[in-house]
Amino acid sequence: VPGDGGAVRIGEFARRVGVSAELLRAWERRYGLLQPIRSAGGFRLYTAEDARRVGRMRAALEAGMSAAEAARAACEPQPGAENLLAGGRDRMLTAITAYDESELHAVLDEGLAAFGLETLLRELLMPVLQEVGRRWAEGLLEISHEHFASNLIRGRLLSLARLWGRGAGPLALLACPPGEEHDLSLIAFGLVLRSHGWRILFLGADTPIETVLQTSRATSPALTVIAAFRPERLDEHVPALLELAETTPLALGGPGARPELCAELGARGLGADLVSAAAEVAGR
Amino acid sequence: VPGDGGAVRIGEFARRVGVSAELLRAWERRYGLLQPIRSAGGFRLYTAEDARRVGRMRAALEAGMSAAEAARAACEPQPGAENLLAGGRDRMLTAITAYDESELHAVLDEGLAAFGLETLLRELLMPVLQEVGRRWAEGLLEISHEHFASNLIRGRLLSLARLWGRGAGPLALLACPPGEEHDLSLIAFGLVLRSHGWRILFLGADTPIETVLQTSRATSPALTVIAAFRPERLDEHVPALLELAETTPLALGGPGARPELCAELGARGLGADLVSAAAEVAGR
Amino acid sequence: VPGDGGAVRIGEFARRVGVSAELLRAWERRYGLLQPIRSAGGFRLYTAEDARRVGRMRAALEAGMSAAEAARAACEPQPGAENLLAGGRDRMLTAITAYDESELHAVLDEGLAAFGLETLLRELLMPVLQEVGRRWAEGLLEISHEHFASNLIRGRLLSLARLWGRGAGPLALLACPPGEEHDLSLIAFGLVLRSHGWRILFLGADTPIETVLQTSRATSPALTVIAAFRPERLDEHVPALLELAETTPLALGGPGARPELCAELGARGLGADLVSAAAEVAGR
DNA sequence: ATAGGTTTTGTCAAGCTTTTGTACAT
DNA sequence: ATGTACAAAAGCTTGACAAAACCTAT
Repeated sequence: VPGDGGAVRIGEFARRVGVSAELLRAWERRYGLLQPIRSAGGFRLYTAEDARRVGRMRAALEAGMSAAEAARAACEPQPGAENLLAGGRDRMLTAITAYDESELHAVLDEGLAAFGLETLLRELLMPVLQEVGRRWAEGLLEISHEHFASNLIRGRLLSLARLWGRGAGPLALLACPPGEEHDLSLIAFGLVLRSHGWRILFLGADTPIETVLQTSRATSPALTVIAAFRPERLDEHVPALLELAETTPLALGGPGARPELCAELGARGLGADLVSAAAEVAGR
Repeated sequence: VPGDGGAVRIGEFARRVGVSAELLRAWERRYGLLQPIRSAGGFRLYTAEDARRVGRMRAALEAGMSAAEAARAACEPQPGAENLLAGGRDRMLTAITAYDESELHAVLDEGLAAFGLETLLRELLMPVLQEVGRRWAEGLLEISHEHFASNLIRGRLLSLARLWGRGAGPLALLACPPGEEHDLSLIAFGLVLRSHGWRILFLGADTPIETVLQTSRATSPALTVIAAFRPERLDEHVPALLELAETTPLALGGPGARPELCAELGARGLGADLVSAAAEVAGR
Repeated sequence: VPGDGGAVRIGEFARRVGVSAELLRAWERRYGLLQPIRSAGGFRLYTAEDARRVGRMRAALEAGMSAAEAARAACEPQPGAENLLAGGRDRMLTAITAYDESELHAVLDEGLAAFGLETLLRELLMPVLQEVGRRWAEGLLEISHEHFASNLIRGRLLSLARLWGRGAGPLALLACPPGEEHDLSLIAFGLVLRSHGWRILFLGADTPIETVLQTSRATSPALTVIAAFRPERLDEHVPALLELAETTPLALGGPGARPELCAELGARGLGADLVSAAAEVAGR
């Protein structure tokens, strides 16, 4: 259930945030942690922002602070003025864990404003997505968390990608091979390239190599990029990729792009960090 | 699929939506959830829209909200993307009048996501800034409102302008003449040009023509743009502008760029609407 | 979880630094190694800086020094990242000279991550801006360099200023007097105040005193700050400033705020270094 | 290091009120 | 259909309590 604007009473709220109603009332009385509005009859009504504050309180307690200090810290507007990037990563992970849409949007907004696109992608988004994957592998997060984060972030990135095919710069053709659904880092790659003035034609996830080949013939891109997380996704298609490499300047990226395969195809290897790779590609 | 325009009585309606007739009546009495029209004999007649509203009510209850809160949530108008632009302009003006930062940011965020940069600039931002100026001239707003709005919007636009000098596209050199402090539409011009792949070198408000000349000589831009609101700001500098026009392709824009002056200088006239002008410039 | 600004009690602190609570108390009593603030009830509250000091103490002990000597050594201010700062300043100046947007952003990004906002402002940004002004006065830089740097930095600072009017802290009203266009240090002042929980209403450059007066009456700020570089900008408006000083707690800052004028107006003098002044104002 | 007193904080209980689904009488 | 009643569930406030953590002084 996402954090919508609806207000809930203390019982449901306690269940959501995992803190007993009595303790919530005590924190309110003693430290003024929350100041929920009241119903006509006097019942407390809590919002999603209150839930975030309780989350910060619990994190501070976990970190060993006394309740009084934790409450003070949780009430401060920006806990991480010290280290914006690390703070942003923490906030994103917390928001993802809680399916907290508004908070996730807020972190992205602030990060974009404070650091700009490229740093946001490299230092915030990609590390967080990687960490989400890791935690899922360890059973600390559900796959639904990963889906929630992916979809929201994809929406944000795609809204930044609006009109990225426009203009007069060199053209890049981007695609993931069949079976590969992780297109976020490829979108990030495209955005960075775009910020250097390139035009982007994005075919997205799960694209047959044959399709890439045809599109490449039709548009003559300055670079065609295929990105995959798992090597098999590329290894399965060596013949088609060979043909592609003869048609267009080809680059392979993502963790699945083995250097040996790149050498065999005569393709450029972009490595796993596509954001940095994009800056490098554009720099030449 | 049933439930088109046909109206049904409470028994059938209760069965369809899965809520007892008594409870439906209680919700109507206590929270005004539904206002069914009555038959001649006084029977309640429910529509498909009523069924949807009950659905929202049940969903909100399921999400843990109290009945009162759930009813309020269910009655709220759905986010219909009707007159988003007109609504956005109104919201912005209201927010500016109230010095409401959050709301102003929210409108910009939503507008950017919904319409993209160019439409946002042309249809929302520039008209609103113009209207703010008009209301100030009529004494309906203080100059402090204009300052508040300008500073916030300048921050937003400049954050979008990050790294707009990067890449390999044609270079545009932008400046306002001495005494001219309104640089927002010039920033907007630069952003649109950038979205078409151009590189931007922005000198901003109150820049001596001599400085533009030197910078122009040093960087050889594909276009140099001088924007002013008042004709005097340009008319005062005809000799320097003539020299500039010999050095670089020159364009004059903003309400202060008289066609006669453009003709005299052999400069391109961009008109008052710099956002549209930018799209046109880039289109060639 | 990194050690953020939160304060912890002696038990948790002892566990973190690996020194028993009794020994910590003894070091405090005997050598004044730490001077933790106390809770209302008298409990010691330790910070991350205290932890670093204990670390130095242990290292000194390990190196064979006596406890008294080790404590003295641990209390001395350690040679910090002074070189990083100087290097950052050089990089910024070089980037400005070359109109190198990317590099300028990169320095700011790294500085923000490494030093936090306040140090970045005080030790990097303000000195660099001052140096740019100096070099321009000496003819070593064009005014276009100053415009380029100002616009880029203004964008960065305003993007950090997002939502600085929100919250529950005291309100500060900030403005530059008529004719004064240098608003960057005033923005910096606002950012530091904001990081201490204040709310900011920013009117910016070139604001009529009359406007400040009206806004001040409408919003009742806890402090109104007028900043100017040149004394004339303030001296011209003594009558209006006198009226303002009767309406609101007033402070004058920037190189143009002569102590005599502050005394005459009964206003607080903030000095030329507005970043330090903000920390001081917030400290009360 | 121990002893004896203090502060902090999570939890619980008693007595009363509000909310809300359902039932009943007209 | 309407209006009233009712009872279970959930909430509110005040107050108290005890374990854990902490303080000073010896």
